[in-house]
Amino acid sequence: MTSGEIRYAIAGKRKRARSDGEKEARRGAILNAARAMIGQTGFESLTMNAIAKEAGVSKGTLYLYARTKEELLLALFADAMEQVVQQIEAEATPETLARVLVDAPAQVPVFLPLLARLFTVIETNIAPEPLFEQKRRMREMGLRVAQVLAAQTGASLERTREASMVLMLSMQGAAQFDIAAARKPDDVPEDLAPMFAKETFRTSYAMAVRLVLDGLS
Amino acid sequence: MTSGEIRYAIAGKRKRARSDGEKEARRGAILNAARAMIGQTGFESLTMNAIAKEAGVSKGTLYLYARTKEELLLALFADAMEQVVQQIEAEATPETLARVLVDAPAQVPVFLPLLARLFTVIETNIAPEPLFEQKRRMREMGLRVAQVLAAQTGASLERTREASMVLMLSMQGAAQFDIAAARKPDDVPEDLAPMFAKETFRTSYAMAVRLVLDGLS
DNA sequence: TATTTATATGACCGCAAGTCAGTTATACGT
DNA sequence: ACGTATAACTGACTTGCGGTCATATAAATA
Repeated sequence: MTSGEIRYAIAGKRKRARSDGEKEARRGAILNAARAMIGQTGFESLTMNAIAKEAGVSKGTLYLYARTKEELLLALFADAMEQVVQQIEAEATPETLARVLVDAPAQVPVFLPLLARLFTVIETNIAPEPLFEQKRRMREMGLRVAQVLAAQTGASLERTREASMVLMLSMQGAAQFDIAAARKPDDVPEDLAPMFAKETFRTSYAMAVRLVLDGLS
Repeated sequence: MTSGEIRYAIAGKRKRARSDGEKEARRGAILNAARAMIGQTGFESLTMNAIAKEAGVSKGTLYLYARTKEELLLALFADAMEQVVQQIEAEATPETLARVLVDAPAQVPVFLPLLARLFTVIETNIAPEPLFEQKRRMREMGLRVAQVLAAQTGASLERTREASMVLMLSMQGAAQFDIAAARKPDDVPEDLAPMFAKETFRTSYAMAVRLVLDGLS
């Protein structure tokens, strides 16, 4: 999080991204800067000025790579979601299914904070085309998870698609709970301690996963 | 939504609220103004200036009745949640339980939009004491719903408390989906129409309710 | 009626997202 | 190698928000 330091590296000492590859590299550097900052200081303190500083770039440059702050966040979320699904596809077995479904979203950086804000914050300020693109991506991810569920439980794809949707729903809810728990004030009264407990996402989402998987078998 | 018009009414032609009753009346008027605006133009366009105008009061006055914008929204949410739970308590029978659980949150004005933003937006800017108060209220509501579930299904309170929590989780998720669907752009491609369908909350939450109630019987 | 109290006001402040005229690194033609 | 064209990059600026506070004054009190 050192300021002033150039965080991105285009091959050589070049200062401007002209080729597509260079542009992609810079875009990646900006996303990395934003990701790191969410991880360290959280979503609320994330500003475009701060991202620019961290990425070693001016604010205006950010707007060459994303039309709005939210579009930048959406790109971050899309990457994270792809990772989550890939992890589920790669690691699921009939025995580990329940655990993998809970672990994957919990482990991929920034996935939960962004998921929690996807519909109410991020999609608020996205142009129609990227919004549609995002919706299609979400739908496809849902289908891929349904296919994993079908493969590992033996249930019909028709039933696992519904299950996949309930999982998405629960994951959304659990992500919300997790955010609430993470914003822990200094002096929490004893009786409220459980509501600010760590691992809120895991414990609450695991309940939903169990319920859904039971319904499939 | 006419501007300039005085929307609140303290007995007589009095211009300042001095007694506790008058203060409560003014507070109610402010909340009513905010509620009406969310209903008409949505959450995003809600500003303190606009609320003040609608309520026929100056911006500074709003801050005599709520420390922050979010505290005002939280008060609105608390009222709505109380209504939802009361409706469930009042109307639930073994036969209607599933329907009532879905209808109540869907019918109470501003409940879903505020629920969807409760943890990620509203609680962001609330002082510790009102935050704790809110957490206790939520916990109590959860318990009351669990008691209704126990009474109407015959399941043990221990099991219905867990069920109540999964319902809260799912309701959160379904509220998110609902927000997403409500922000419908002008030209939705045909293949995406289902993702912007009306009644998104009802259909998705009903699935979760069925699953949970099945688990209880 | 004079005095006190505290409600109500709105110009003002700080801050964040987003813009754009101007600068200059890089590619390309000669 | 050099000049010219292109477009990546910059940061001062605009806009609009939440929130503050010195001031005005309605209403209770003496």
